[in-house]
Amino acid sequence: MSENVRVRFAPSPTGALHIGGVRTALFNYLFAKKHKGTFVLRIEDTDQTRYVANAEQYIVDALEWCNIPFDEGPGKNEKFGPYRQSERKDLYKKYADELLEKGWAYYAFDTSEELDAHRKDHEANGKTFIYNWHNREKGRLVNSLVLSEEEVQQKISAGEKYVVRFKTPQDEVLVMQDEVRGEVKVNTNTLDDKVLFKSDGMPTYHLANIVDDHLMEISHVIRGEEWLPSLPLHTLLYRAFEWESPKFAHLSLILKPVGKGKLSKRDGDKLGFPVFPLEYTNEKTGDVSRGYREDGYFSDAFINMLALLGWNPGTEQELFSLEQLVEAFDLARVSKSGAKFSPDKTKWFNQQYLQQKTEEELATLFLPLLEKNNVSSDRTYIQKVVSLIKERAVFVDDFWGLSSFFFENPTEYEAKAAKKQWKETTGDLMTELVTVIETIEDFSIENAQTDIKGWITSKEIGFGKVMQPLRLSLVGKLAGPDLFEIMTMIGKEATIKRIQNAIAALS
RNA sequence: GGCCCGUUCGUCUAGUGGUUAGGACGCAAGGUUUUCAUCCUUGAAACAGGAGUUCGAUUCUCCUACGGGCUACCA
Repeated sequence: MSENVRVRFAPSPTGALHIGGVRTALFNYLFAKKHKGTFVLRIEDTDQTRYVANAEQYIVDALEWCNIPFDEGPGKNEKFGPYRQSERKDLYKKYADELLEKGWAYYAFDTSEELDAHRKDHEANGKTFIYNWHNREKGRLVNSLVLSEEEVQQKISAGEKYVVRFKTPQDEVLVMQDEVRGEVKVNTNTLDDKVLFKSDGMPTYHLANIVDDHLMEISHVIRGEEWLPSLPLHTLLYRAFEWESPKFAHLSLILKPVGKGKLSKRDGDKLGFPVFPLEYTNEKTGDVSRGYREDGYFSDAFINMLALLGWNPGTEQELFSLEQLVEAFDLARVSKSGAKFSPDKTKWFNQQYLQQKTEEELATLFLPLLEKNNVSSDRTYIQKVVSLIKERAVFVDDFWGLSSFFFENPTEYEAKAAKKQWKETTGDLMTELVTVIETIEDFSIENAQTDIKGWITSKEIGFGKVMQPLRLSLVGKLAGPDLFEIMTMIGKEATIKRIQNAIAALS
């Protein structure tokens, strides 16, 4: 790419950013970095009625946590600022006027009620109401194409509400190029004359978007597929302004794992997995939605998973660092079809990332959990514990459940296992085992193994008869790492104590 | 309803006219671990349907079906 690559992520601050939005941001980020370009954040807050105050900060925080921060945006490197459309409000009127002057747009005075009536009317007759040349000059709509100039001026100066609509050309087949889909063709006769400028003095998405992308010198627009239907309008707007159009890439949607439709913000907690990167508190209702961060996912695992949803490198590699993703990313390998989201695969990625972390890192992450359980222990001990249990874990949050017996005596014994493994004779056997253990001077893995195994062999009983109840005594259930590791970790005293506890409780 | 986009194992996907249709998640079986998990091996599992083009279609074209998106003075 010889030109200067500038891409933007342009969310609307109406709430938390969900994973579909994060993926759009990610693909923009990867594309920008791949081409040594700039990743811009623009806040599209032209709809005052849907504005949510904490949303913008949430978006910034989410990108930060994902490690895909913007290069340019609100409060950062403001070369093309401001980056909030509400702060650019005065700008758009001028461009709407330009279109009006050139004859690419017109005033419309129809009220929402009148338009609804037209739509209903058409529907009743089995027709589709389109606000374009089919209807606009037939006298049933009130706009500057049918009204005289005096009438229009009169209405405006009388304070009558109006919008500015785009005047879609007639009888033309637009052939557009999409970077992931190839050619897209649309007949302009099927297009609505979209509102560009609202009666509240704000531009609509369509106008603001085109004006800002142009002014901010955006080279590639990478956005969700839900925008594909407005590509013709946007293409026409660039033509009307006589501006060079950026290249477009429309990303397929992320679908619900089960059932129908695209994943939406409301799905998350209902379906049992988060749809947001970070926990989010709804300002109005106070409802709290789960986040991947709070659920214990590593951000790099989360990003790795998202990158492979709708994109693939064409090789069999699945684990990518962010740098590797930047290196491998290519819009041409983005898939055209929608992808169902998979919570299972997300967990798998997290497990992979957890296994890759060092014991030092994991021990540090484990510390708060230990504190929560009122356990303090020395660092080397904790690291040793982590090394013994990490391969069983998917999340750091699993650690305590997998290792509590390294820090405190079991307080209960799993009933089913006890019933099966603790027979009538087990008590006596365990008592004898205690005496064996007591005689081991240097309580190392090797010595414990030699002595205990030797004793079992001499007794001519099955290993299971001893080892299973022993495990039950030390762990409280039939799970966990090698028993000799556990015994030497907790020490001779605790081992004996736990066996005696078990004898008292189970015999 | 109209317009647009899509359709390979249950899911994510590789595949660009000739392949035993490959990988991953998940699932199942076996092995390892005298436990559990990990790990290893193996297995089941897919080209939506129909026409055409072609010596030959998963791959190209058309139709149908299905899925998805949009259809607001929301983005």
